[in-house]
Amino acid sequence: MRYWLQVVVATPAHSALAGPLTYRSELPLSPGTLVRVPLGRREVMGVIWGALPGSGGLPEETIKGIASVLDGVVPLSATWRKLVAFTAAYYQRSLGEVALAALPPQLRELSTVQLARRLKRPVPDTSRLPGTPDLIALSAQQIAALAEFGTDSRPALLFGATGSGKTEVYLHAAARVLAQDPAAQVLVMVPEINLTPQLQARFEARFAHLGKERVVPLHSGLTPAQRLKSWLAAHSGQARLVLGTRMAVFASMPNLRLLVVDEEHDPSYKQQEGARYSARDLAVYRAKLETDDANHPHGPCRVLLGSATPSLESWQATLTGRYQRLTMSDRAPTLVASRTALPPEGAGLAWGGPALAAVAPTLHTTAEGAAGLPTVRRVDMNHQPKQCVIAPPLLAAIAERVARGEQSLIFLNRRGYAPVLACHDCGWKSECPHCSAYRVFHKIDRTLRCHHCGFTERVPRACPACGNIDIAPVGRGTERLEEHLGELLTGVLRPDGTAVRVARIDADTTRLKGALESQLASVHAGEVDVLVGTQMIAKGHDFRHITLVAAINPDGALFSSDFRAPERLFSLLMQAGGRAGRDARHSASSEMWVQTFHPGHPLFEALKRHDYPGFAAQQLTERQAAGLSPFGFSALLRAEAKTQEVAQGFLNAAAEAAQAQQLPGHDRVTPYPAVPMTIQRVANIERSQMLVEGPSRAALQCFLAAWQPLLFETRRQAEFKSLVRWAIDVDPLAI
DNA sequence: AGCACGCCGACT
DNA sequence: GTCGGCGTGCTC
Repeated sequence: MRYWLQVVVATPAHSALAGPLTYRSELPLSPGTLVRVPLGRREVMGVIWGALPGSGGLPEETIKGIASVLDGVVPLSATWRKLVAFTAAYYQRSLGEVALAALPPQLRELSTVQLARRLKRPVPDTSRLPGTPDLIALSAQQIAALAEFGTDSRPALLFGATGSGKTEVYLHAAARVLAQDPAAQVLVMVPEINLTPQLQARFEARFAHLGKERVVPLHSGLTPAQRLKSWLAAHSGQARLVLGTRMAVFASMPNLRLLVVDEEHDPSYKQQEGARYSARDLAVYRAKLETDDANHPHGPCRVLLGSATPSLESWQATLTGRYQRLTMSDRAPTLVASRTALPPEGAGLAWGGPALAAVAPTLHTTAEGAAGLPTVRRVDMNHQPKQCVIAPPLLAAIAERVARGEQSLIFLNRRGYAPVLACHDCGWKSECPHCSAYRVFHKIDRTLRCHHCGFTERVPRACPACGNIDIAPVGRGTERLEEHLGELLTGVLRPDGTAVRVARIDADTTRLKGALESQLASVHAGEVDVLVGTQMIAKGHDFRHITLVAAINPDGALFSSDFRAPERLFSLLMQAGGRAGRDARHSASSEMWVQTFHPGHPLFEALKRHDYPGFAAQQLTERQAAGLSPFGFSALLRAEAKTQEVAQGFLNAAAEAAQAQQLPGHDRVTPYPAVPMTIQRVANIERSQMLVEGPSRAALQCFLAAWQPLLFETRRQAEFKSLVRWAIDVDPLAI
């Protein structure tokens, strides 16, 4: 018997092979089956998508047969396929590209024999063991949030202040789901890889009674073998909990009942290459799919988003009632045991260890003042000495902390020594020859480095343009700030009489593997008094002895052309402030300092009150007036070419073609003229973009879907031969 | 995207 | 004389 099967393979959307390809088979394979098929001169992995009654119009003899079937791996579910199909359609990519990228790469390379061997390894079934009783004392707000969550079926947004104990709510929500159904699975996502180990330790400890094999990590930092192992565990249902980054939203989980998206506002959830999906948005969609498919006898699949500063999209959804809102405004009881049981202050190094397992059931709680949030102090830079980097009152406050043996955290979102090197004589500046950006001066190795293309050169002795020796750094980066602070604090002594220690953490100091962990450990160990860094230290790290956090120069985001800049700044400052005063002993005296030329700006007013709702209301008003997200919908069409003319010409030609052909939705969707991107040239490639706005997702989707074939067509025109590439970014984060 | 085929410069 | 540059073209 002959069967004609549609197989999805990893072909990009161009190349006229965007859809499934037809193959012949002797067996009627069901959709979702993983197969290997010949494609050109190679053999690739594919996923059966459906069956055809005939050869689909192609001459039968040109159709090749399926090479092999990866039996042993049960077919991917209809829900998984729907999620992939939706993603491909919504983000304007090919089915195959999304489907194959969602599978572990190892799966492609593994032979059937190897695969069979992997699958044979049994996992002891401990799922029926009695669960450990919950001995964790919850705050009243945590109890209330969990109770409310249990009574609803909408997507939920847990709006919880820093330190209010959101993770504990996730743990309990997961425990409830897992206890209700012995097959149920839970997916928990975090924004960054380096946050998964500590979360994994906590979940493994709490769910130790399920067996260690049942909590698995899934992110790109795993080795290919580990990733395959985790994926198979999730796919087979053996893993009850999957903890991962954005890619985990595509994990095959046959009994998925709860999705948790921690720090849901975090930009890391948006994939920035290939299919530019939002894992947070897909999580919400996936929960709906899983629920609708109703294969679960035990009710719907829920999604729980959590943040102290939610994305305005999610916040607005709670205002309209589309999402349920759960609020926790107070700092929760401190889990004393979980902290004291960690190896001495070395939390950064202890991740993944079983240390927590032993103590988890015996946690005690202690009261911490509800007024645990730091006092916000705004420094009006208009009334400070000219050119000063650290205002005198801030410097005094830092010195005071050093003398008291407390730590300070200083933020500056600019790494390197100085953002520009300039000649005072002829006006030469350290431009990158390959990009439209300045190369940053790094004093440590005396180099000029382009942060966009990586081009690096030794700092010239004299001005390359006029030969003058008088070339000097302009502006300040973390490296210079570290140096500057060291000078300013000379003579300031710690309580034990030793000299102050200033350290820095940024992408430059943490380039080597394990460097971040060891540097964090030295901060935890109290070896540092003043820590200078970029926003990378604001995320997730629990610095207990820090009582002062300062943002040196946050004004840039206030008047940025990027409409999401204020949202990001507010979130960063709230998160940074949350680093301060986590220790009960210090919370009363902890402070968040903001140096600004606009102390009366509503953003800082709201920050001072720790008033996210107020900030959000003001931002939403502005966005509504401007028709921006979440009130309007947008996509960016980007093009790259050797010349700006070609890049822009392509975009404008495609827009004109859309207008000329009266594409569906063209009357409601507005393409704006193509403009150069903010960094116009990177590595000698000119970049341009076109904003496309629509009043609804549906209108925009309908237009983009119809536009795609036109874009391929435009691309084929001779005048755009030199176009390097183009891509669509739906729901872009930055415009 | 891969991986071919295909036509022009500096090397064992 | 070959090795190899990346320009065009095809893959059920």
